[in-house]
Amino acid sequence: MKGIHQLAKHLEISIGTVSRALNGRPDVSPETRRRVLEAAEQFGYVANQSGRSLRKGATNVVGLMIESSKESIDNSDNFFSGLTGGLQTVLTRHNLDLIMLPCPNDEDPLEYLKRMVARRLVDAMIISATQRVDPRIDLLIKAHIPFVALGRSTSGGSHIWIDLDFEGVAHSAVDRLVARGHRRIAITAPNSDINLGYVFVDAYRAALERHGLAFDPSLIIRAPSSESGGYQAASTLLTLEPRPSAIILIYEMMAIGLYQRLAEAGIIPGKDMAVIGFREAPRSKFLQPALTCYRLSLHDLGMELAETLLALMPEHAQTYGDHARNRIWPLELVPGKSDDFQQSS
Amino acid sequence: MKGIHQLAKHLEISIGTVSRALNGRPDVSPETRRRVLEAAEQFGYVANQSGRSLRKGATNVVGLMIESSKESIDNSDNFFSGLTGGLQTVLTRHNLDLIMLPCPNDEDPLEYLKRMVARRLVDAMIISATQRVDPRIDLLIKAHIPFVALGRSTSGGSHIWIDLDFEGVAHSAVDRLVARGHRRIAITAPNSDINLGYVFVDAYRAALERHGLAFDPSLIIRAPSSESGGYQAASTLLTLEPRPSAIILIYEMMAIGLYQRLAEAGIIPGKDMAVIGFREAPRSKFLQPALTCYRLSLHDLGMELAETLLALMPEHAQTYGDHARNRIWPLELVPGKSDDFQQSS
DNA sequence: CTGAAAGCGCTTACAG
DNA sequence: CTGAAAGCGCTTACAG
Repeated sequence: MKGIHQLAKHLEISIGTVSRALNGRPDVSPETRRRVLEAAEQFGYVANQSGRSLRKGATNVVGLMIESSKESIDNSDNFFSGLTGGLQTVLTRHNLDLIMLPCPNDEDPLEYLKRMVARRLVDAMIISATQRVDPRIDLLIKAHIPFVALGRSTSGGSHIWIDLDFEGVAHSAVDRLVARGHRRIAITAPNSDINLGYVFVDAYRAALERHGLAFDPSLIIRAPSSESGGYQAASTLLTLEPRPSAIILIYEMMAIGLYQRLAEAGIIPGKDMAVIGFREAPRSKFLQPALTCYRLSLHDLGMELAETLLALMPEHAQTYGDHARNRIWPLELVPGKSDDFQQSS
Repeated sequence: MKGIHQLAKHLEISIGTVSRALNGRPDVSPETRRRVLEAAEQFGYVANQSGRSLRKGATNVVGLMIESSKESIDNSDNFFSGLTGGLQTVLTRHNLDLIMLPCPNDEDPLEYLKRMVARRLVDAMIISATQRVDPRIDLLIKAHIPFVALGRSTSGGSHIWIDLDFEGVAHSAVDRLVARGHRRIAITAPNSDINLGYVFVDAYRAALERHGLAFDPSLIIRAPSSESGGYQAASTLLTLEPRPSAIILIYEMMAIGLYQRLAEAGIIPGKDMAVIGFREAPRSKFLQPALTCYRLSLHDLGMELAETLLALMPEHAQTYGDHARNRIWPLELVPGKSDDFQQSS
C-alpha cells in the first residue's frame, strides 16, 4: 500500500478525508486537519501528480518552450534565467510549477509542441522566439491551450502576445544618431525568419523617413545573432561604400564581436564609428567604450508574462482578467560612450 | 468521449487494441495496426501522460534541476543549453523527454526537490552545482530515484556522479605557469560552498607542492563567479604585495571583468600578467589577447550524463550497465596569448 | 489476434 | 464532518 492509502490507514481515516484536509477544503475538522498535515509532513507525503492530474484534468504545471537550436536563444545572455525568476514569482502564488521544455535541435518545433500539448504535460504554455509565420500559434489556438506568445507574429490573430518595444528602440536609436549628424546609419538584422527582425527593420525604415533620410537596403546587414555574428556584421560594414558612420545592433551579444572586428581595423567605437547596442547585458558594461544600449527588467517581464497567462486560464481569469491583453514592453535608454562620435556633415 | 475511447469508437475496435497498436506490441495484426496509426495521426491523438504515467508507474520524463539563484549557473555561458542538446540526443532514443526544473530563487533547493520528487513528475533526475555538503543527494538516495550528480560532493557516498577534471586543469595551468618562471601564482575561488571550489583549490595546492612552491593562502582570491567577480578579483589581485605575476581563473566569465580591471590599471594580460581562464566560451575568443583556457564538449558531456543516468534506470540498465560509474570529464588545453608573459626570476 | 475488465492514485459529488 | 464509491485515461494480464 502506498500514497494516500498508506497515510489514511496510518491515521485510521478514509482517503477522502485525507485528501480534503490536504487540499485545504473547509469541511474538515480542525483536529483532523492537524493530524493529517502532521502525518503528511512526517512521512513526506505529497500527492502523486499523475493521479491528481488525471482526476482533476489539470496538471498545475506551466510550460515554457525553449528552442535551443535558435541561435537567438542559444546565445542570449541568460535571457531565460532572468525570465523564469519573474514567472515563478507569480506562478508560485497559485501553486503552479514552471517547467522548461527544451525542443531538441533535431526535432521540428511544431512536432515537439504538438507532442507536449497532446500528452497534456502542462495546463498552459509560453512560447518564445516567434517567427514571422509561426504554426505553433495556430496549433495552440486549435488545441484550446491557454498560451502567451513572447513575440508578435503574423500567425494566429486573436491570441495574446507580449513583445519588446523594438519600434521604440529603433526610433530612439535613429533619433540619437541623426541628432549627432549621422546620415548613413546601418543596422543588423537576423538572417532567420524570426519576427522581431521584420519589426525592427520596418521601424528603422520609418524612423529614417521621419528624418527625411533615404532608405538604403544595403545598410541592412544580415548576420547571426551571436558574438560571431557581430564580428561578421562588422566585416560587412567595413566593405560598404561609402562607409556608414553609425550602426545599430539588434542583439546584445553582437557588440562583443563587432568591437573586436572594428578594433582589428583600427576603428574605435564612439570615436570613428557610432555604435548602439540592443539589450543591456552583464557583458555590456565591460565593453570599452561603454555601449549605449537599452535596459529592461527580465524579472518584471516574467511577472507580466505570468499574469497575462493566468488571465487566460479559466481558474484564474477573474483575478487577472485585466491582464488579458497584448502588450509592448518598454526599454529604457542606457547612454554609453559608444555613440559619442559626431558626424560633421 | 475523448482520448483513446474516442479513437477506439471511431475505429470500431476496443481501447485495448488501440493501446497495443500504438505501443508497438507484437500481438496486433498488421492491418489493425496500420488503421490505428493512421487514425491517430489524423486526429493528432497522443496518449494522455497522466493516465499513462498512473498506470505504468513511470512518467518517461527525466528532470534536470537548475538553480538559477546560483551565480555559477546564472552567469554560466549557456552551459545548460549545450548540455541539454547532448542529453536529448540520447534520451530521445528511448522515448524519454527532458524537462528543466528551475528552482525559484526564494525557495530552498532541498524543499523544491523534495516536492518534485514526491509528486513523481519525473522518473529520474540530474542535479548540478553540487555543494560540498549537499542534502539533495541524501534525499534522492532515500527516495530511490535514479539520479546522477553533475559534480562531486561529500554527501551521499555510493551515488553516481560525473564531474569536470578540475584537478587536471589546476595541474596543467600551474605547470604551464611554472615553466614560464612564475612563482607567485594566484587563483580565484568561488565564495560559496560549491564543491568544485574545494577541489580546485586542493589541486592547485598539490600542484604547487609538486613544484616545491610554498602555498600562500592570500593568493586564493574569493569572488563571485561572474564577470563582475572577475573585476573584483582583479582589484584584489592588484592589492597583493608582492603582486602575483600570474592568475588562474576558475570560471569562464571572470576573464571579461578581469581583463577590464587590468586594463584600467594599465596591465596587459600576457604582457604584464599571465592569465589562464577556465572553460572555453564563445566570448573567450573575443578577448584581446586570446585567453588560454580549456575546452570541453558540452554535447558529449550531456550524452555521457544521459547514458550514465540510463544505466541507473531499471528499464534501461542492461543496455547501459557499463556506464554506471563515476567519471572525471577531461578538458583540453586551448593555448592563447594571455599567459605568454615570462617571469625572469 | 482481440475484447472485457481491473486498477494505477487521486479528488469530489453524494449520502449520512 | 466523514466515509464509500465513482471515475479521470490509460496499459496489461487474462480469457477466448
